[in-house]
Amino acid sequence: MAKRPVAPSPASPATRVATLQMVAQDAGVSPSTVSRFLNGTAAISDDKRAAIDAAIRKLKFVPNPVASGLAGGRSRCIGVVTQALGSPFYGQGLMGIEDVLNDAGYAPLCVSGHWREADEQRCIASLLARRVDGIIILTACLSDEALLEHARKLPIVVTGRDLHGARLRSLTFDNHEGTRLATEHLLALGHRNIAFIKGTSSHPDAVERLRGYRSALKAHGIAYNAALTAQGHFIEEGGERAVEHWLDNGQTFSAILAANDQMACGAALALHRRGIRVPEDVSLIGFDDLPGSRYMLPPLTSVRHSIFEIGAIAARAIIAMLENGAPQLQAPAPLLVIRDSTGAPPS
Amino acid sequence: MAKRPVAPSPASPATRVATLQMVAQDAGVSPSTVSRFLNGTAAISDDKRAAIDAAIRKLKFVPNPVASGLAGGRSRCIGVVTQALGSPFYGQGLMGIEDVLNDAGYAPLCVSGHWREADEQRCIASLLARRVDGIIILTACLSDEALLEHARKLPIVVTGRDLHGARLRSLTFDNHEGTRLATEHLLALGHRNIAFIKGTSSHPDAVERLRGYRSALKAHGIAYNAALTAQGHFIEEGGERAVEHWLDNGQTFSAILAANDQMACGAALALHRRGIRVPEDVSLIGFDDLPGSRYMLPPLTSVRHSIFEIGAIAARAIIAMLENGAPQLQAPAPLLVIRDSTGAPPS
DNA sequence: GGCAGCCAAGAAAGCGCTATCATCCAGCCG
DNA sequence: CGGCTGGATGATAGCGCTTTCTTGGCTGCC
Repeated sequence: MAKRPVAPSPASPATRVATLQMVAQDAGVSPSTVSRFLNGTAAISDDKRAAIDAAIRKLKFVPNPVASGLAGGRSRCIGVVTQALGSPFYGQGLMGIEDVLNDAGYAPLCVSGHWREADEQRCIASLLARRVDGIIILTACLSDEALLEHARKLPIVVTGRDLHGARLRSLTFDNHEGTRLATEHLLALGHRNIAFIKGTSSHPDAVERLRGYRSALKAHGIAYNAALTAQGHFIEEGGERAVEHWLDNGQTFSAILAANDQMACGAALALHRRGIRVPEDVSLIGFDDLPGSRYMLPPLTSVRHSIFEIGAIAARAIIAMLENGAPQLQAPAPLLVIRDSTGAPPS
Repeated sequence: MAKRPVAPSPASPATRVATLQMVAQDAGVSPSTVSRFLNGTAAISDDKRAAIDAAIRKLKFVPNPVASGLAGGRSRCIGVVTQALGSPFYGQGLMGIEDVLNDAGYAPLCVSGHWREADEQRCIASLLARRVDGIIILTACLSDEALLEHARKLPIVVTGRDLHGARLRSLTFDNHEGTRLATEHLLALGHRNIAFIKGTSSHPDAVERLRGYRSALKAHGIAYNAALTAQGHFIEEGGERAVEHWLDNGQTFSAILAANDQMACGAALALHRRGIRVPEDVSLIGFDDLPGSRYMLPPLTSVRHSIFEIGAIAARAIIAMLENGAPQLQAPAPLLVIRDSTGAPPS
């Protein structure tokens, strides 16, 4: 029939994995029909349908996503750029993404940008080269412009930023409300000298979290004291240093709000080393509610906003964009989880 | 020259990304030569080399890994199966793998098996379908036979198991030595009643860690007391329950060795709740030395074996296997990191 | 000087699949 | 009753790259 050799290598029947061609031949139909069967692209008569089904089963055929990616342009693969595989925080987000994507028949391709803009660009370029169908970026370092530019090529969902475009959607939780809630909690307990450990200032989340803290103070007529804020860069060591710095400089405070749990953890260690008890002497609140935070000593009061859920929402949104649906991008509201690290200030 | 339309769509010069064909045309050479240039498959004269180089730069050409995967059978992509993206422990391993792979021009494709054999099979099947060049499995649930079977199709490196085959290499750190070291440390401090929190028994690591603990006890002529071991399933809650169980049953112990840091963390919380001080009343040791463990209160003594390093070694090994080198699979020796959670038993 | 032996380079055949176009056979209307 | 619409298939041209297989020009050696 065809001039092309249909049976690739009769010598090795078991070695080679089944191809669509082989299925077509076995079922006595054309490759086009098999392809249509697989993708539901067109109606197929019942007898052919049955024949193809039988052939697929018999040959244990599994479609090759690489080939269909090349031919059709769709790879059923979503690029996910995170900052570090293995970050306790973003890791949760990856799990949310993976769950949703798998259920929808997509595979995530994770790359990490290490919080460096150049790395992030490289990552995205490599995802583009691999012809992913869409990209989810968990908190990009990239500029809005760069993001918009990339979104001209394929759908993108980005978290931690408020930015929309033709094929760009974003999803950000209410950081401001989160720290506001946390600060209100401390205020309600009677604290007046509340220190704040900031995250990396270039990070939009960090800016919003600081703003939420200040809003709450202002609402209660308490002056913002810059000496009671310190930069912690979102890592444990930063929290540790912040506390040491305040203590060394004789600052007075009865509570500490950290812009993430990791910094709260570092702060807890520094306090412990100075013999300061939590929450008897100083109350401590984190942000993110990492899985490990309920196992801190004492269990940490924190602001939960479920990055897992955010990952899942982002994944659903990117799928919706690919399938011409309307993406839903409502982030869950922040929730204050009160544990044992906060209490009334010492009298 | 060629009958094939060389310039795909003159109407859209900016829309379409550069292809190897276009580079060839621009440089005035054949596609084969460009391909050889890219892969270093054959010698090329200096003038052509320069022309190709210029064309690539000019057109901003990036090779399409999907196409070369299809054509050449090599995807420059390594499948990585982990148990959960976002596990604080395996996450470190993923980072090690990613670093090495990226440097070697490979990309990791991560999937997670959720500690379920069926999921793991599915994951591997999907990696196979995507035509990865090799697979790294971070602690498989699969049987030796299943692993060996898959290794007939492509090179595999598996951690946490001792199993070798034609294209299968494994890498396991010395769990036995790790807990032996930890137990020796407690013994040296004068502890005689040392409780042990076990990991999931189906896990080879868990078995070895228990064995190391028992060896050390035996070496010092101390009888193994089954009542002083409890199952913790490698999670915080398990550690918590274990301690509560012992305390509720009036067991006497002056030290606890947990088969991983997460369980140690749970144990610390349970002890704290009962008002038992670490290390004054009870010493506590973990295993894995997670990044967060130095921020526990008190900072946790633990056995370090660097899963990051193991990931890196596994990645180097799989690359060596792909490039016909001899894989080096020496895991780093376990190292006891002594912090503040261990001390002499109360007198 | 002529021919084997080489080496750089080109031509062309796919890799496994999708998508466009052509085809064919029913059924239907005027 | 013939042309027409239309739904189910088949044929076929790629997707962008690798990889033989060839070819043509040189060098080297007897």
